[in-house]
Amino acid sequence: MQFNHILIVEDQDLANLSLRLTLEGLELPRPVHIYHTGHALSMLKKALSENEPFDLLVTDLYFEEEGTAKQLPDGMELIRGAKLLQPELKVLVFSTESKIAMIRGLYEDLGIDGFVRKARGDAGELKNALEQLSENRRYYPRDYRSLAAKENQHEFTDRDKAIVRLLNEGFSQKEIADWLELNGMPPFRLSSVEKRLKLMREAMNFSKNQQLIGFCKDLGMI
Amino acid sequence: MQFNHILIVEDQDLANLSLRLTLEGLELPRPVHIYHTGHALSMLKKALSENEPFDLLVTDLYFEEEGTAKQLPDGMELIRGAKLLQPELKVLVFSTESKIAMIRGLYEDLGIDGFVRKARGDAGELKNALEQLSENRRYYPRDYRSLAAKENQHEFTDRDKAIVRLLNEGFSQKEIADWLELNGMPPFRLSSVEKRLKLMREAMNFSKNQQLIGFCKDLGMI
DNA sequence: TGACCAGGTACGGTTTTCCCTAAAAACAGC
DNA sequence: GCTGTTTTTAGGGAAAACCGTACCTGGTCA
Repeated sequence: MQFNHILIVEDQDLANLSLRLTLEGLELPRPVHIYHTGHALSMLKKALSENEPFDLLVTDLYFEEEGTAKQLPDGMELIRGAKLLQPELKVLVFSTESKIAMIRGLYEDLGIDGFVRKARGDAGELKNALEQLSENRRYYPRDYRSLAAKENQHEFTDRDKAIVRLLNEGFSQKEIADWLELNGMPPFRLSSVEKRLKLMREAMNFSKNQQLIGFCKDLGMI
Repeated sequence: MQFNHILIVEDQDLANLSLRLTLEGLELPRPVHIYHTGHALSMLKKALSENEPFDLLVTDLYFEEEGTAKQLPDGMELIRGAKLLQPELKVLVFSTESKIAMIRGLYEDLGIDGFVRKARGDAGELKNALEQLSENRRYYPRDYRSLAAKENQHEFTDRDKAIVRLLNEGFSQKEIADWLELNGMPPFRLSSVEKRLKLMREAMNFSKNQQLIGFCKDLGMI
């Protein structure tokens, strides 16, 4: 494996420890290791400017805040920033996230290179993932393909998600129509909102909008 | 600390490794360690019959299945069984679960003695928890009290949960009323269902039933 | 140019939900 | 038993959601 400069961003002490041990077991160089996303970006920047860029970023998605005050960027913001700064940087996400919509978003929107779920057999998966990545291939979790296909009955647009989100926030369909108009997301007549909801329900074999809300929540779409 | 016989049930390789290291650091005896819930109960039983009962059970809540076939009991079933078998056994849950309703259920319904969330600072929390438990006290996560209080605006009865669940499954309020009658959960007239939903909405400051669904989903209540 | 199609809209009728009031039933205390 | 309170039920009117149809628009393609 050809990783020379590895950055790990992870705040779970225990996960951390074992992550390091696993890398050691693979005879990879000792990674740089930080506990929250606060300085991760500046670290990447510094390494880049010193001509010793990182070539692998391993990060979690969610971080607890230290106190209550400062709001640290979460893993997704970090990834977005990192890929912007250094597009060729390999990014491996190591997280408990299991919502398919969310994981798919990581690959498609953020361009991550691998995802390993903290779960049974994660040590082995981690090893596989690192091998794939070092050969410039993406690594997908074992069951990703089948699950992603199953979910894919209806392709939710941003507008769809907005509608479901607003519905979940308690707005009436009329109000949602007004909101869509205000935010320039045509079409925005009540009848269109009705029609779209009907379409979504039918695609999912639901009879009630409530089911849509539950479904999207489960998927992590809203 | 007075733990002599510790059983760890955890299938995440990495979490596992570090869990063991932490216990070692506390100079606790080497724990017995298994990767899924399958034989955990029989193990407890055997130890009991041999007059060397376990005095601490550390377990996760969710386990991935090995293949696709066999359905292993999850952490909650294990705990239920363990407490039934050996009521004085201390049970510490070590999981990423963050849904308040769920955690509260663990304490109140299953009678667990401690809960440590896999998150920032978990190593320290684990240590604290073990100290508390060894002094026969329960250990609650840092933010449990405040969160539990906040959630507690409305006490959801089983009937409430059933109503919300059925609503989420796409039944009309009329059908829910019929279902309640069928399942002997009075009152079960439509008007009662309406009234109850109204009460729940008002308690939560919601205007639409959809919001209730989202809320209960987030809490892990349904 | 004209036929055609797709997507958005308007609108009317039906169903479901929402909300309020009042009657009936269940329950507690005496 | 009686009385007062609470809970459940019944019903009706208003609002919202649901559903089908028909119309209008803009674009495509022959």
